[in-house]
Amino acid sequence: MLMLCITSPNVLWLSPSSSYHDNKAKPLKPSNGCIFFKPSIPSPLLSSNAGNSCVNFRVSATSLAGTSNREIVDKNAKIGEFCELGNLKNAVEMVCGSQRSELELVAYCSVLELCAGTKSLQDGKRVHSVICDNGVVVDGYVGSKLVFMYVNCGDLREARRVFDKLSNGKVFLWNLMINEYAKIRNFREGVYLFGNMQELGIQPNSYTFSCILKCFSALGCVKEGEWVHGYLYKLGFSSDITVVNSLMAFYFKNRRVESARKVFDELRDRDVISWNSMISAYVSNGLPEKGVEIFRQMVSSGIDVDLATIINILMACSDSGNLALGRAVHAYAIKACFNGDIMFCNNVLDMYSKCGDLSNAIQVFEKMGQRSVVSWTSMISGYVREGLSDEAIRLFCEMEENDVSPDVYTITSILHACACSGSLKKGKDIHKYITENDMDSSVFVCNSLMDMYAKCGSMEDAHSVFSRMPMKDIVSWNTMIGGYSKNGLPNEALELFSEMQQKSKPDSMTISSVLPACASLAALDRGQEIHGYLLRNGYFLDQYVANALVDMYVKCGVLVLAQLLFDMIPVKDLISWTVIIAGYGMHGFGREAIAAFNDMRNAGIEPDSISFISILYACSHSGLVDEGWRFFDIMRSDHNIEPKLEHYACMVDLLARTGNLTKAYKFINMMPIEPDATIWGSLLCEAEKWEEVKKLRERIGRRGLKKDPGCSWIEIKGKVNIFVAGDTSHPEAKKIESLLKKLRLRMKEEGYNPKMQYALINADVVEKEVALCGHSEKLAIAFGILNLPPGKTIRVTKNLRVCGDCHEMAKFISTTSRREIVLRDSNRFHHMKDGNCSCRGFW
DNA sequence: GTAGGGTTAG
Repeated sequence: MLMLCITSPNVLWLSPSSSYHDNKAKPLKPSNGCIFFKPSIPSPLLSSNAGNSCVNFRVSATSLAGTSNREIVDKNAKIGEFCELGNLKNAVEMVCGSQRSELELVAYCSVLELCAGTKSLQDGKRVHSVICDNGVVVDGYVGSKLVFMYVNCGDLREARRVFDKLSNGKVFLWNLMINEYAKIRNFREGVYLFGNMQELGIQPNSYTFSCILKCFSALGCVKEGEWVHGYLYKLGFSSDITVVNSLMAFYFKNRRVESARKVFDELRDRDVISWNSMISAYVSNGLPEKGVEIFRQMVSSGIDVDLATIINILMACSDSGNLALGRAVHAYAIKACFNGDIMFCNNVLDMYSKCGDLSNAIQVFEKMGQRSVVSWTSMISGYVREGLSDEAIRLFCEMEENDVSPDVYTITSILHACACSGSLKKGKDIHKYITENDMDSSVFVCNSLMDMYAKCGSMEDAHSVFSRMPMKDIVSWNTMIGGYSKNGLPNEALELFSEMQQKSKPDSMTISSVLPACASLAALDRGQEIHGYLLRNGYFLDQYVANALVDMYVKCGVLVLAQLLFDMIPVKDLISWTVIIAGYGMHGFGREAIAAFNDMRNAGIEPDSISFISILYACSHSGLVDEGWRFFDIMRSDHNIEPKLEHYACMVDLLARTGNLTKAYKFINMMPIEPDATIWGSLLCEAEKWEEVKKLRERIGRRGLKKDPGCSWIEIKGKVNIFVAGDTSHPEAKKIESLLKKLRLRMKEEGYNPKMQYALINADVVEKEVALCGHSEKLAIAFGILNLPPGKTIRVTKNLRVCGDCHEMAKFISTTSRREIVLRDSNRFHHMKDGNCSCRGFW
């Protein structure tokens, strides 16, 4: 018979999800909210109290019948000795080979502790089963050790099973469990356990606060975290440094930098972790300069910096491009002997590469004793950032040769390199690698793959990745929509945008990706719909969206609205200005374009190569020869921008339009770069001096031009109707043809002769007239007349430049049908009204 | 016996 000294009241804690083995017990709930447990049958074993286990041992060791006390002491002492020496095997064997009556609780506990220390799950399980077989009650001391063993050996499920059966109020075990759930990122379970603790009235300690703040932080539960903040202050933990450090971490991880700062300022005795946390708070929230400020304060306060400080401050240098400080920190860290640490080296390497000092990055990389996948990835990203994609790809191959396996980050970096250099073949190799290594389940990887395919111009491949993705995020949709827009597939972009709206909420990035599709189709109705959507969602404040919106209205022919919206952009950047300058140019307002260009410079914005294309283009479309030359000259002299093919093309355009064909030809021949088809095209298509053109054609000889088939489209009630030159398959083809014939007849009656030179070469007069009638822009205009209500503006877009005959006919139609016609061709806008066109012949 | 800050990316 066991005699037990019961030193605590016959009351036990009931753990929350417990199905206690004595189901005869009834829980009682007192006013303080704690559940007490009172067993209906007093059992000595059941009521053994964890806190008094030493008493139990003494009693049991002296009261066992029929066994020599000395022998028992020896066995238990022997097990203790084995454990002290770390001889787990012998200790376990002895436990397993002993009689129930021979073992004291302390013996089980020592072995369990050793199992935990050596992470020997199998042995731990053996001891657990001996404990059960011997009928030892798993509670109190033994229970704690069992849970601890299972947690340490990584068997959380079994740990929880034991934990749930315990009747313990030990805060230590609760902390252990909550933290373990946090480690496996099951934060909800951690929060659940914390809730149970609260219900049971178990008072948290500093560890509990650290653990629960970690859970709330990861779950983004700001309010709950703030509640914990109040609670821990109430319990007097406001000067507990580990708790306050955890609180700071909670705040800055949830982007509450100012709250973190407040806590930091209130903390009197800060340790190195508090300082590091504050630096990290600023760096991770996009305020690296403030991080540097804290670092300076830290150094002047005489606090010893550690490796984490160095790493934090290196990140601050990377983010703020502070190379000077980065170098100084590097030098200091070498003296302080941190340079043997791989994480330090990776950070230094990353700092140099992000600060644009690639040669120092390479030096660090080459001198590193040990390189991890992070080192390689960092170096590869460094090359990509500097535009050295081939070097990046070379390094990637070298990495593989060194048997370092790329991870998800390496893959995204190298795909970015392929995207930047348009290396479709290498990109496909990487795709193969991804598939073979089961990395295609990562959304990041798939998004990078789609981006690579989109940038390499293969939207079919991008779509094939997209369609197979089990989970798509907003970036996946945006990448595809943007890819279609940029690859000249605006219809596909709009279609996918519609599909997306049913499945996911578009963000500002989506909007700035889809607006160019509307712009390129001149799909005003769709564009306006999207305008409404972005206003409702407050996306106009996004610079990209605002710029894209202005561009959309410019390209849909509504310059007035574009101008109005442009004025509403609070901070206009280079893109905003370039868009409006090009807009004025397209619509034939050369003087306004020049004024905008000057305004931009007065606003302190430095023009770039693209904004010069816009202004030269504007000059050429308004016939402003002198101004054009002036801009062409200052581009080089004042702004140090070397003219590219596009700038030359604008100048050739300008000269040709204003009749200076010979000058244009001479200009082309003096170009320091090889002229391409667009340059010759500018010369040939614009000048109506056909004899000269014929001569030029002969002189140019084989440097011929390719011509895309002409097509025009018109949007009616949100649907884009496309017409191809000479196409008679349209359902309304007959109606269109008869309308055009009638119009042609009236034009002839009024003394107008069709411009035969625009028709196909080598055709006779009648054929030429028929061919002219079939031009796509005429078909689209006629379709507009037939389908739009009277008086409504007809907006037609053409992929090539408008033909002269169509231009004349459109002007004629604007009078006879009393409608405004806005015709956008590949080059500019023609606003036709009452027989006149805004282009005034410059097109 | 448990806890607090740190690298690469679309």
